[in-house]
Amino acid sequence: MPAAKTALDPARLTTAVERLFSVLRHGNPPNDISLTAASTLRRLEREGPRRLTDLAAAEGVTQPAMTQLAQRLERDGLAERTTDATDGRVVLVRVTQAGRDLLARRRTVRAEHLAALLRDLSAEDEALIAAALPALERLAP
Amino acid sequence: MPAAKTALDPARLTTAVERLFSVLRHGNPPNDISLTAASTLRRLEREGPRRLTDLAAAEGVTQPAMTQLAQRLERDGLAERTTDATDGRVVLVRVTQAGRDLLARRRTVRAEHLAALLRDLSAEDEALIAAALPALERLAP
DNA sequence: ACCTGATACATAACATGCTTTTATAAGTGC
DNA sequence: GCACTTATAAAAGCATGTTATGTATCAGGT
Repeated sequence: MPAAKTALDPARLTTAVERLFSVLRHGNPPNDISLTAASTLRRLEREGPRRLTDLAAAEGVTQPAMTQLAQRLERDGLAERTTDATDGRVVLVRVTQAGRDLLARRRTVRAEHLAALLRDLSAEDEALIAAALPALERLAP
Repeated sequence: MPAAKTALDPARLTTAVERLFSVLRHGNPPNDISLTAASTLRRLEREGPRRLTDLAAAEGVTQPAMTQLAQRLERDGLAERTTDATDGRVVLVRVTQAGRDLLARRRTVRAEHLAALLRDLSAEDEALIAAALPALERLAP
C-alpha cells in the first residue's frame, strides 16, 4: 500500500499560488507589462499569429479590450497586426522580435529573483517542486 | 538510477504560477477587488495591523497609492484605520471582520474553481502537486 | 447582381486604479 | 525651534477593463 494518497487541498493550493504570485510578481522588471499583455505575448510566441477574437476568448477579456491591447502592443513595437489574405475582416496579431526579446528579458529577471528565493530552500523541496512542475503546467494549460 | 536531479527552471515555474493565477482569477466573482487590494488584505490578515508606509513598501506601490487604497478599503468596510498610541503621525491599518469574510469567500470560490480543474488531472499529477505543496508554501512564506 | 444576416473588428463613452508631482499639515526628537 | 518623518490631499495622466454601438466584410439565397 503505497501510502494513503495525499489528498490535495484546493484551498491550500489556491493560497500558495496567490502568495507565490505576489512574491514572484515583485521580482518583475520595473515598468513591466500587464498580466494580460504578458499572457497574450506568451501565447503569441507559443502558438503563432492569432486572430483578435481568438485572443480575446483565450485570455478571457472582451473583444474591445483585446483590440486596445493589440493597439498598445503594436504602438510599443511588441506585436504587429496584419490582415488575413483569405478574409478581409480578420486581423492577425503576431509577436515581433522586440516582443520576444521582452519576454526573454522578463524571464531572465524573474529567474534571478526566483533563484535568490531558492537559495533558502532545501534541495529536497526544490526537487519536489521540479517534479510537480509539469503537473502544474497541465493544471493550467 | 533515481534520475538526474531535475533542475528547477525558474522561468517555467514563474510562468506556471502566472498561468495558474490567471485561471484562478478568472473564476472570481465579478466586481472583485484589485490585485493590490487583495494582497494587502491578505497581508493584514496574516501579519496583523500595519502602518501605511510599511504596507506601501511591502506591496510595492507608492505611499499615496496606499493612502488611497486604505481609504477605499475603509469606505468598503474591509479595513479600519486607527492611530498609534505611541506616535501620533502613524496610521495603523487593520482588517475588519468583513474583510476576513471577503477573503474567505474569495478562497471558497477559487477553491471550487480549482477543484473543477483538478478533476481533469490525473491522480499521479495530483499526487505530485500535493507532495510539492509544502515546499511551495516554504518558497513563499 | 443584390439584399440579408452573421461575423470581425473598431470606436465611443465611461469607471477604476495606479503613477507622479506638489503642497500641506501634524507629530517626534534633538 | 528645527529637521525629519508620516500621512493627507489634489491634479493630471496612463493603463486596463467594461458596455453599447458602428462599420466593413463575407457568405448565401434569390
